[in-house]
Amino acid sequence: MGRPSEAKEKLLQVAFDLIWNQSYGSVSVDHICARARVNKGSFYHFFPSKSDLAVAAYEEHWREKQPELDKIFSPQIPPLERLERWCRHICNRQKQKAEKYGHVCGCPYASLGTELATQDEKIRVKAQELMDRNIRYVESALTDAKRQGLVSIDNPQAGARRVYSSVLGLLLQAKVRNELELLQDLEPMVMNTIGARELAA
Amino acid sequence: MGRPSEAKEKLLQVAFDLIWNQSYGSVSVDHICARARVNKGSFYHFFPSKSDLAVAAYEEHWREKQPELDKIFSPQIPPLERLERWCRHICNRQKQKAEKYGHVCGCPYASLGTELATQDEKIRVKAQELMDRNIRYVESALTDAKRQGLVSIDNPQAGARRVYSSVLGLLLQAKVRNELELLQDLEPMVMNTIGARELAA
DNA sequence: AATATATTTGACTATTCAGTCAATTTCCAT
DNA sequence: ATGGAAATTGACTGAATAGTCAAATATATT
Repeated sequence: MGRPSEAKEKLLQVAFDLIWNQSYGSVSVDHICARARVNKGSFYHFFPSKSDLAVAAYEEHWREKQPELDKIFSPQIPPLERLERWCRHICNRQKQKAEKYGHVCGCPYASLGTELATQDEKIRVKAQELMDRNIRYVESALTDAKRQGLVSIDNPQAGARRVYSSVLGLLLQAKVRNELELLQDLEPMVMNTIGARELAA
Repeated sequence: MGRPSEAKEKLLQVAFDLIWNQSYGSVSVDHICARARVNKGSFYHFFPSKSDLAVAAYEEHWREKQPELDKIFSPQIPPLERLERWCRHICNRQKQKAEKYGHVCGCPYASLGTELATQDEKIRVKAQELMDRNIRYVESALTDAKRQGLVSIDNPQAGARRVYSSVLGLLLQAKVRNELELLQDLEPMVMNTIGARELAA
């Protein structure tokens, strides 16, 4: 019932893109509205505040991207290969963004989270959730890898957190240095973190 | 000659503190001036822009903290112990900040750098510089550790970057989760990253 | 065709923002 | 003591900010 509209979806998508490429603080509601071709009144019809939009935009982005991750981390695939595919996926995504925008953008969850963790509790919690969901994929791969004796870690949960730390940190450095090349070490670094036994050459 | 003043130093110190605890975008020139008890006119007498102040403030902070790092990474100390002390130093600093402000603040260079890397080139470069200086300490420790056969890495430079990645990533997670306890894994994680042979218990 | 419901419009606050400036004050060096 | 250099003052600008609102409009359902 009522009047149909794509404004909400458009706002979510534009907001995620702008905030990822720039920052929460430097993207205004007016910018988002202009880019989405939506009036400000409509913005506040759909979202109570800029902060609420950001939370919704990041959740929506996850919703859209989750199937890809499910595929990458499919239990059908050998566990170390899942991680390998994950690393490649991250590299591709960063490369694509960097080519489009002229700079390495890093992890969107980490960027938003670290900018606002001490300022906006709702955003902090959402960033935490999203990062936790990512870690869970890694953890399940590590659990399987351990069961198969492919890996020298004893605690998959702690191991997953370490893997995620090193990935986040490398993405952060790649962003700050604006050097995509750093990501060439992504996969070897991850494998080193978990003490992966040497595999096929 | 002329009129003496502590305003500049005060602005640098206040700016660093506020930006670290909050974010660049959420701290205004007016806030900084108010906290430093300095008029806006004086601010712009000393600094051409907010962005220039941030760069100067971070450089000044490094200048003040460098002696501590020199001490921690003194060649007089066994290389792995240097890293151990470094990890402890990071934990202490984070704990202190967290107690004072009620939330984990993470790495100041990483926070500023990731917020503005794609927005402000001068700030990006300064953040990169500061991170590079940190990595150099780690690299020298790893070089010595390798020479003494304490460590299973072959390339100290690449190893240092991996160490730094994992440290940054863990700090980032601690900030986003607002959980100081995550940092308990800091030292073990670092030692795992470099394949440190088991030492004294 | 009528109506209820949802969306759109765009002008409107009131505040905050970074940055400017000319006049004034302070105090070091001579 | 005084002249010159540097710091201070605080009011000012104009643009940008997040958020508001009442009236207009479109449409899916009945």
